[in-house]
Amino acid sequence: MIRREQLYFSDALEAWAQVPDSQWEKLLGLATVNRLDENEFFLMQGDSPSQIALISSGIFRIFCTTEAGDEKILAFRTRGQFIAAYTPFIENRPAWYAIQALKPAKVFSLPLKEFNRLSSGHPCWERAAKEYIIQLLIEKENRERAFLTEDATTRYLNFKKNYPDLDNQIHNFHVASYLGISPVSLSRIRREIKKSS
Amino acid sequence: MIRREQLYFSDALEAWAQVPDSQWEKLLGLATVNRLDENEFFLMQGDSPSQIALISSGIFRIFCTTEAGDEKILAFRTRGQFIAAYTPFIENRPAWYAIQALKPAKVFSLPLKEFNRLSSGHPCWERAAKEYIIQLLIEKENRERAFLTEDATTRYLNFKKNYPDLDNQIHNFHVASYLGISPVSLSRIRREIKKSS
DNA sequence: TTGCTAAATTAACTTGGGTTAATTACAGGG
DNA sequence: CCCTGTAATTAACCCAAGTTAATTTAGCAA
Repeated sequence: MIRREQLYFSDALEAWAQVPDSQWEKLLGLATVNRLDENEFFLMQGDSPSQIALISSGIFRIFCTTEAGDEKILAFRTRGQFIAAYTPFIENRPAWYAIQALKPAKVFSLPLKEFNRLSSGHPCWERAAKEYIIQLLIEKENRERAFLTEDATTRYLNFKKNYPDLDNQIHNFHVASYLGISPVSLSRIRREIKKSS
Repeated sequence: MIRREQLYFSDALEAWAQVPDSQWEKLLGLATVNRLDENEFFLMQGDSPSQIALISSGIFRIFCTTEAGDEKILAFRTRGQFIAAYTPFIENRPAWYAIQALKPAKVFSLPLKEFNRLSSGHPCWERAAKEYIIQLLIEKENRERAFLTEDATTRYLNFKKNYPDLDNQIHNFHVASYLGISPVSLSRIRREIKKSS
């Protein structure tokens, strides 16, 4: 049985704190603990998404694959964040991206059907679920702005500033993929930065 | 006074159709009709967003400006769609993008404060408001995927396919900006397409 | 019809970032 | 401590797209 206290490890979950005990009980009864090995997939491209999970430990990447077979990372997810193919679930489509653990991970999983029903159940969940979607939207808007208005060097510097811990824990070629450039190009950028400092 | 029937001009508003008359009355009392000239701004970059509007006619562009002063179009909006700086409003920040009419327009405006209160008022609004946010998210996800996995030619062809009417009504340099390329480059792409067909 | 203005096209040149391939650095296993 | 495999770096080359600038096209007003 998952205890409520296990979930309180992130500021990002502030909104969930207002949920009364009775509602938590109901939710946690539906949740399960999952452990994933390094490189194990939480969701494969093409699968029908069924679960949403809260990350307790580990690092995940969300990525899609081009016609040519190259993998492009859309986002990283870590402790306190959720992983799910939310919009494919809403649109009732197979996921066009995959979610994979880059480090051994522990997550709390819940069926997306239940997550989606939250809003229509007790009103306390409404704010939390809406907050989750808005955060996704803000993340994507930021990324759009970055791609349109910043060069690769600026995007890399901002990535390091915004995710200083991630930068040390994952491969450079994953960072490059996230930034939309090749590993070779990232290496050149890193050299230039080192040179000018 | 705005009549409810005036608003039924888009499939996108399906979700709103389930709202009972009494709630509509309340909402429409807060809404106003606005007319904008060509090139008039609905919202300027740096302003605090206060209004959300449903477009009855006209075409809008949402765009931001780079350090170098270049304008980059994030989205177009037309009949049946909403215009607002929703996430800046939620985060209580000035808008980092502008919204401008490219054609003379008529819109129904509502204070964002009211729009945001909808969810916490009568539950019927919940679904509609959430639907709005999810649509924004899906749009941005699509755009991210397109930028990462498609070349400029593919993005242009998809744009023409998805927005055949828009392509004819707006300048090519606006399309280029939306696609993240220069007008010169778009012109080259158009020539290649013509040649090979 | 003639200008006038702005947009679109085209050509010439430049460049950021991709690709390939060789080299170096590094970490884990025997 | 050395292998071995993988990641990162570096160099050489290439190309898609940017930039600048000249030319053509299109729309509009007088």
